[in-house]
Amino acid sequence: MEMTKPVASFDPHVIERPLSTVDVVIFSVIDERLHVLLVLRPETMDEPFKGMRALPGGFVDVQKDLDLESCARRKLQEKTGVKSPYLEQVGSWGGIKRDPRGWSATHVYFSLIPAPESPSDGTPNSDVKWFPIANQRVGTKLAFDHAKLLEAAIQRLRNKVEYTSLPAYLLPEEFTLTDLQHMYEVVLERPIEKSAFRTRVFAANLVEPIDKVRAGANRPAQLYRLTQPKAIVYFPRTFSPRKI
Amino acid sequence: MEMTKPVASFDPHVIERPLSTVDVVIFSVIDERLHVLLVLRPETMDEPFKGMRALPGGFVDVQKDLDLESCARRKLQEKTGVKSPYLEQVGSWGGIKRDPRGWSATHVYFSLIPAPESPSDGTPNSDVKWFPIANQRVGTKLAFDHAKLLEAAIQRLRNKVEYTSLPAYLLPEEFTLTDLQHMYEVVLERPIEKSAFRTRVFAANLVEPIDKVRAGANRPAQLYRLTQPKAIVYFPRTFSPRKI
DNA sequence: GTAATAGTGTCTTTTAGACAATATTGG
DNA sequence: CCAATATTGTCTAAAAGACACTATTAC
Repeated sequence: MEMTKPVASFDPHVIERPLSTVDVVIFSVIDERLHVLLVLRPETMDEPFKGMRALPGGFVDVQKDLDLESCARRKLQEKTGVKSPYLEQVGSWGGIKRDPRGWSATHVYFSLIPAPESPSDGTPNSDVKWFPIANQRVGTKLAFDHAKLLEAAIQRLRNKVEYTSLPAYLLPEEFTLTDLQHMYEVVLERPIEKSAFRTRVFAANLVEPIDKVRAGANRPAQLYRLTQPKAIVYFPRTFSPRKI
Repeated sequence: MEMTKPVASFDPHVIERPLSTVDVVIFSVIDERLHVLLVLRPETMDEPFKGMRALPGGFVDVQKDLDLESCARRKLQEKTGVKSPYLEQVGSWGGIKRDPRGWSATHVYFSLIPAPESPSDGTPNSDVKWFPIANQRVGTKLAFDHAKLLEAAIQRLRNKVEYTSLPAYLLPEEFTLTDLQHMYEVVLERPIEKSAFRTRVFAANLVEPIDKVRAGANRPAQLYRLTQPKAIVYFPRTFSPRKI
């Protein structure tokens, strides 16, 4: 009865188990635009959505993965090499119709990472590739219900950026206030008032100045780092009270 | 190989599937206190955590449940009889250690319902029972990792109550503004200033007066209902900017 | 009348929005 | 000096906090 898999041997009413997957929406800001990392579905015969673009992800491996988050971290590391990015769960989606192979549930995470060194990671048709996001969507058709999952992740990101310090995770450790403001503007797709932005950032004690400046053909900019790199900061108001 | 369950027959690499469950955190405000509905784990031999209290939930039924949310609604209806409550996903938790029967993932929802007619639903030792919440916890030990799940749901509720109209779903369709304010105060465990509260509620066009008042040994109170019962309203600020 | 709760008004404080003014570098 | 960007300041407006005041009913 159980050879390699004692799957259903514990429960008396041997119930059928849904498929369990994890998908990761990896965001980065490249060239003034929000981008998401997509992979190619394998061309193998028995794989659904052959050759289409999809979110990085796959089945939970009950041998390798201690829990869902480490499963997400594993997939993220495999695709980007980034060691400790910002990672947050968006939610889970499950149902009979989302995967032709049967009832499946996916656990969706989103991650923010600084812009990668090589803009498009080498060859344009490689396995993983950055795609720009234009009004809540990406320019390619996605496998499964991944368009819906992506949209939910974008929504979550936009909402949360209004009142948190999340965009700081889109930057390297050291950044100027203008850099930071720029991340907010790119994600929110709207300009933010400089003076109010700075007041707010300082009031929240979000950043602390370091002993460096960034030079240019102008007045050098003070460099900052996060006061508490691990803790995400919540602002008491959104950036645009009037519009909500 | 597959008798009643063609579980692993689709995937070529016959991977072991985690258990998939749904748990629902059902909140209501009873006697000025936030309560959560808990059930008794069955006393059957092969069930873990026999006779302990737990969140209502159980395995996803791939025959009955079209998707995760309808699975949650089914479990909610079974325990409360409430037809269309407020229901929102909190997140999912999965790992090797949370269920003695093996790698499992649970999808957690939380729900808000008006106070039930009978305060404790009949006999005090019945299958389902309301438990008061005192500082982020309930007074009983819970099965599995349900204490953690409950805490996350409470946290989510409290956070969201700061800037949304969620507490309206803890009331019947018709309510006074004092009723509504009271729901906020109970969930947040802190008094709210009456004048500011009213200004805010009206500014958001959250409620509309109906042609009824509630009489008492005092000036009668205007009754209201939600302007858009389906849509949850986001306030531009939290209730207590200074404290965050 | 009194008790009790409903509802309004007034003043202060905080912080965003708008926008101007000043600061500091490279060339 | 000028161009370019960094940084600060000033004024206004919106909305919450605090608290007092008025309103309307049952008794």
